Amino acid sequence: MRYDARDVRHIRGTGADAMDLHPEHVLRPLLRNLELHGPLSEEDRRALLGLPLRVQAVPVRRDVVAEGSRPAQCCIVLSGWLYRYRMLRGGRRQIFAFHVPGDMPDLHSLFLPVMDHAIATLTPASLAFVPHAAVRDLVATRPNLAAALWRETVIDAAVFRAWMVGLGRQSATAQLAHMICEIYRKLEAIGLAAQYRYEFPPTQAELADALGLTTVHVNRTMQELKGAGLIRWQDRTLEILDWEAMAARAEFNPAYLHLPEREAAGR
Amino acid sequence: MRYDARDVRHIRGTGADAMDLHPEHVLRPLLRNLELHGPLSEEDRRALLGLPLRVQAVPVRRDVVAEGSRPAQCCIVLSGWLYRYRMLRGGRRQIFAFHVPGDMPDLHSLFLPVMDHAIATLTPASLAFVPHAAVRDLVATRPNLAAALWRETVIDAAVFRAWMVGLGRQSATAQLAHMICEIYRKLEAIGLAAQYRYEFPPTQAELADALGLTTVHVNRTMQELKGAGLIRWQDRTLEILDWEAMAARAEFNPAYLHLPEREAAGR
DNA sequence: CGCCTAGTTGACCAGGTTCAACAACGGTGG
DNA sequence: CCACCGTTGTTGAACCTGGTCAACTAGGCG
Repeated sequence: MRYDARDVRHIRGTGADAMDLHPEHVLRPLLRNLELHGPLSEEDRRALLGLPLRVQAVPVRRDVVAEGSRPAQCCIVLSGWLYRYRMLRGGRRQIFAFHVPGDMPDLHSLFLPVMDHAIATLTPASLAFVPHAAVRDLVATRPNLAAALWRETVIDAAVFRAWMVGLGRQSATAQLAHMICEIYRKLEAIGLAAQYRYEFPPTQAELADALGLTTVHVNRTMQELKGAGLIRWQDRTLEILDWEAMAARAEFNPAYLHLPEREAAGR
Repeated sequence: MRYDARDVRHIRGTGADAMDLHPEHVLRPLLRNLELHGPLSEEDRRALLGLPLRVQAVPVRRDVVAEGSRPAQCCIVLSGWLYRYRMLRGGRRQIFAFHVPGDMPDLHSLFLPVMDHAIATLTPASLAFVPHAAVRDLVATRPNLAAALWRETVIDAAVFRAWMVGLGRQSATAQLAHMICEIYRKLEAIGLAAQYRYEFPPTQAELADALGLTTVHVNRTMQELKGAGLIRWQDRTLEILDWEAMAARAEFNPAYLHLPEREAAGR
C-alpha cells in the first residue's frame, strides 16, 4: 500500500483522447441526479444542457485534478469511476469518496480556488469539463439550478460524515459492509444497479485507502463477508446476497444519502 | 464513553432562555467569516443584517437540532461552542465537527429536509435562529451572499476531509495535534485566539468521540503532547508551546481551511 | 457531606498491522 | 507461442497501537 508519486500521472499529454462532440444525452445522468429531489423547470433544464462542454476520455489511474492546482473548470463524470484522495508522508493515502456517472466531483472548486486534495480516475472514464465562468453564470441567473447544485455539494458532505462514522467508530466488517450498501443505493438511484448487483471496480488497495485499513485486512474482511454468505464478488461484479443482514451489520441507514423514498410512486 | 440518550436533552422546555433583542452586532462573527474571502457589498451586508433573528441562550449539553428532525430554520452561533454528532448502537458516538461563533452549523438543512445527524451545545451558547424562508429569499435574490454561504458549506466539507485523514491514516498523536492546530487557525482567523492560546472547552470524552479514540487513550495522548513540551492545557485553556513541532507531528497544512494568506496586507 | 462529572492510572486484551512469501492473471515483447 | 513481468489477491506468523475493564483522585455544587 505504498504509492509512488509517479504511480498516478496527470492527464495532460498522456494519451487522453479529446472529443468535440456534444450530444445532449451525455448529461442524462447528471440531470437524473439533480432531479432526484424534484424536477427542474424546462428552462432550467435547457440552461443546464446549454453549458459549454469539453468531453474527454481519460485512461485509468490518471490525476484529473491535482492537489494544489487552481482549476478553472468543473468536471462531470459521464462514464467510469473517479475518486478523491490526499497523499501523506510515507506513501499513505486517504480516499475520501468514489464518484460515478452523474457526479460533479469538483463542484466545490467553484468556491475554493486551490484544490486541497486530488481527483483521479479509478477506471477509464469519460468526463465533461465546464468552465467555471459558465457555471458561475448559471448559478447567478438560475436560483433553482444553484439550489440543486448546492444540494449536491451538501450531500457530498453527508457522505463524508457517514464515512467518518465508519473510520472512527465501526469495525472493519461493518465499515466495509456499509460502503457496499451505500454504493448500491447510490447506483440504484441513478439506474446503474438493480437486483443487488453492480460493477464494483476498486482494487483491494483502493478499498483499503478508503476504509483506513491495509490491503491484507480488506482481503480478510471481504472473505468474512463472503464466508457469511452476505456477498459475492468476482470479475469486478459485486452481488449482495442478503441485504437485510448486510444493512444490519453495517448499521446502514440510508437517510444520509437523501434519496427519494423508494415506496413513493414514480421513478 | 457510553452515553445515555437521556444524557443530551432537547432544548425545548429545558430552561432555554429566549431573548427578543436584535442588536446588529450579534452577526459580527458571521460577517467576519463570510468576508474572510472578500468583502461583501454594502447592500449584501444590509440584507444579511436584515434577516429576522430569534436569539436564544441554550445551556450546555442540549440538543439544538435532533437527528431525524425537519428544521424550518437555520442557526447561527453567536457565542459558545456547538458540535455535530451521530449516535450508534451501544452508545458509540462520532463527532463530526466543532462549531464556534460565526458558524452556521445547519446551513445544509436548507437543502436536506431531514437531519441525518444532531447538533448540540458543547458549552452554554447563544444562538440566533433564522427561518429557512428568509434564508431562501436571501440566496435567491443575492447571488453574492449565496456564494458566500455556499462556500461556508463547502469549507465545512473540507474540514470533514481533513478529519477523515486523521481518522483513517494518522496516529492518535498526530490526529490530536492536528485538531489542536486546526482549531487554533480557525479561531485566530475570526479573532478569537492569538499568541497560540485559546479556550478549549471539550472534555476528553468529547475529544475521544471526535477522534475515534477512547477517553483513556486521549488522556495518554494528551500527556504525550504535554510531556514533549508541545502544549499546555489547564483550566480549559490550551496553549501551543511549539507550533512548528506540532504542525510537523500533525502533518498540518492549513490549505484546506481556505483562510486568506496571513502575510497578505490588511485586517 | 455526599454525589456526580472529569481526569488518571495500571494490567490485560484484541483488532488490525507488518513483513514476507506465494499464487493467479493479463499483457507484452521476443 | 511462450517466457517474463507487473499488478492484484491470498495466506501465515509475529507484533503493536489503541481498547477494555476497573479502580481511584480531584473538583464543583447542592
